[in-house]
Amino acid sequence: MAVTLADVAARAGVSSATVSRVLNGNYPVAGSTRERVQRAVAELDYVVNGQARALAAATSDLVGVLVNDVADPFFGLIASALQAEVGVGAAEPGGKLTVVCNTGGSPEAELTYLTLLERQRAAGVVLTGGAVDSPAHSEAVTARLARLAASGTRIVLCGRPPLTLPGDSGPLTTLAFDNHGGARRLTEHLLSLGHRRIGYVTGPAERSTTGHRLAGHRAALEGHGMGPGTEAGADADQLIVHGGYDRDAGFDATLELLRRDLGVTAIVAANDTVALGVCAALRDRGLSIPGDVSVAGFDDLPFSADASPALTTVRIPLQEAGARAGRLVMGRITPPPGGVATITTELMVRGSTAPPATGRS
Amino acid sequence: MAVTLADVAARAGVSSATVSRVLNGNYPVAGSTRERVQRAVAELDYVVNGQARALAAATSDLVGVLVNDVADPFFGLIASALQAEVGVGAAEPGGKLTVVCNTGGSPEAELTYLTLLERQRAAGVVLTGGAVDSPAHSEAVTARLARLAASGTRIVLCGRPPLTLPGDSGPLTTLAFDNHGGARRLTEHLLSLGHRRIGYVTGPAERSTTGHRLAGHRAALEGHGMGPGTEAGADADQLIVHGGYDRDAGFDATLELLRRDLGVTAIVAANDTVALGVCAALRDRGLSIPGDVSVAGFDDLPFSADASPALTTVRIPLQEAGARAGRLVMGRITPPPGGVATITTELMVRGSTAPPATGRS
DNA sequence: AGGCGTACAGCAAGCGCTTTCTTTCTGCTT
DNA sequence: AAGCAGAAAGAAAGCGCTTGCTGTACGCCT
Repeated sequence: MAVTLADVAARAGVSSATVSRVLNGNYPVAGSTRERVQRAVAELDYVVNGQARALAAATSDLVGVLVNDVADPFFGLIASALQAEVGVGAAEPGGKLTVVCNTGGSPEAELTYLTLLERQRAAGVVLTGGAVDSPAHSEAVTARLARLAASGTRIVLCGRPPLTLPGDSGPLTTLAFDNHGGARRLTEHLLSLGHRRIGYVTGPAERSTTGHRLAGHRAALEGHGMGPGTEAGADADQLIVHGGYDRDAGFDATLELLRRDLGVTAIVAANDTVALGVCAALRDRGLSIPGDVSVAGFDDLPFSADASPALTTVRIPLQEAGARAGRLVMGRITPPPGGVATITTELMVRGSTAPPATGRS
Repeated sequence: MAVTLADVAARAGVSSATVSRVLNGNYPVAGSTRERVQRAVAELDYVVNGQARALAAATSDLVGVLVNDVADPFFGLIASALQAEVGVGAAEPGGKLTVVCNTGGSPEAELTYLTLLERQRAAGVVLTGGAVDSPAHSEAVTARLARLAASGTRIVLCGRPPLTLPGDSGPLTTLAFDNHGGARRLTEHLLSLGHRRIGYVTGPAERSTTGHRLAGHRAALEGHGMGPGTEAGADADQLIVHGGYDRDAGFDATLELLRRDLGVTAIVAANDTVALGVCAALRDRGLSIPGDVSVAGFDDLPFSADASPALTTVRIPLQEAGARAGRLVMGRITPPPGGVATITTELMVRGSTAPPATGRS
């Protein structure tokens, strides 16, 4: 049915081995022969069978990238930049297809996709987004990754905590986001504006990023003598509401926070999407931003700068990270010393944060 | 290196044919044998080699989806819903991997990816987003699709104009978005509010959706006696600024529109992302929304409802469309009669549109 | 002029699986 | 008791490609 190498060979009057060599260009072929073969290829519209090639050459044209949610620009930005690197001139030798695997944050889906990618003998796998903080799951993932790595699949963690494979030398190649530092600077910014009652809406409890950002927030508070042990931090836990990484979680959590009536003058959201929900809830309750309550997010997604008011947030250079992950997984650049590189974050102060109306300092 | 069928067979004391049959479950195997094989599979952590299987069985575990920009939630939503269908219990037989191909709107990239997918003998291909309106490109795409279709690849167009393959029976399976009707109703809404000077920021000139939406807009104007031939529509073309599908295009186009000083009381944006830029530009010039100028978008992306003011827009049920495209490409549902189904759009009136301050009616 | 290195091109052996065809056995029928 | 259907398992032929090895010319050396 489809045109095969043999068809091309017959047409060009050579053996299929020669055609293969012309196509792959890694073996001397006489100019005239090469030309004849190329003409035959063009005339027959020959397209190589990727699976047969992969089987014979023990290679793969697939790179997998695991994301929690493709519809979320956070992952979209990473994936898009990554693909631009991985698929560079995808027609050229070396250009790979990107398999985007939407785990929906589910550990089972994550494992399933890793198996599927192993089945396809993927050339590389990039894991993005915070890991699920569960020893059992972490162990299962590690086991899968170890097998993948053993079979030559390149593995890159992007925005995940470093991971060390058993019996391996050093941790996996990792691009770690500085969630802790970013969150700390963000809360310090609010403190320096004069806020003392700062609400915090967390991400999903089980994700590692949630913990890291919250820890940064707490570190800032402690730096100002507002740690859990102090008088000022007596009801610190009350100021924290657990949520998730979507807009509705932010909305609900904010209503809950307001219900607690703690006199918050600022709310830090786990990320920009959550901040969207926080703002919606505040407006729903007739509160102005930043007049009544300041709001801050995390990630600096594209829509955040254009929000009204523009959202104060912490910028993660997602596109750079994605591009770098792409280059790493393709082996085009060497991993950072020690395997782990930290992607720095930057505080973006915008209109959604201002000094509190009534200085409680 | 990797565990093969033969290894499993040896361990279970059967032939590799039997192991294959146990794995695929499409042939009678005695219970005891089956059990023995399954134990061997588990003990050896056997994972089938997808390429070998694909080669032998002439099948594929890949479904490609072409998008203009993964980072754009418009495509993200489609892709995510699609993948949920396609990969259902991806471990189960029939579950496919989704290859997301980011064309960046480039016709060349589109063709390249189609070739790559053909090379991988993809089981299905979904093309999303407006097509590039160019006879040459359209012809090239059609040729590629014809070959894919001939080799058994299922093809689905989602949000693209229908396409008929040469010498084929009827058009390709298509989910067409009602861009025209949506745009018409949107502009009618503005007209009914009393707006008469309505600016329009288009999408990229070469995309089919751009034309369809603009045509809907014009149809509404004509319905109100404001067609290009009429007095009221004398400078209709001046009110239209050509842009693109990103935020910056909306920003720049709006500045251009304001520079023309046509007294616009409302601006329709090609989509919600563009509307973001439109709003930013208006604010930049000290204009309030909707006090000074009403703004409307298209698509109803998640952030639009939470914008301030909430954006009036036209909702496209992207997730439904994506899910349906997924089911179609998997052959789980039968194509609509005639091959083409229209996805209806819905006007979402929100806070960003209001009657003009000074009725010019 | 004989021999040898070199540059091409072909042969053929797989890569790891699926699947057709065949064989082997068991259990029935007549 | 002979024969046969049917179930279960094996043998082996590919799927379309890559690649190590083996030819076969040619041009060059001494």
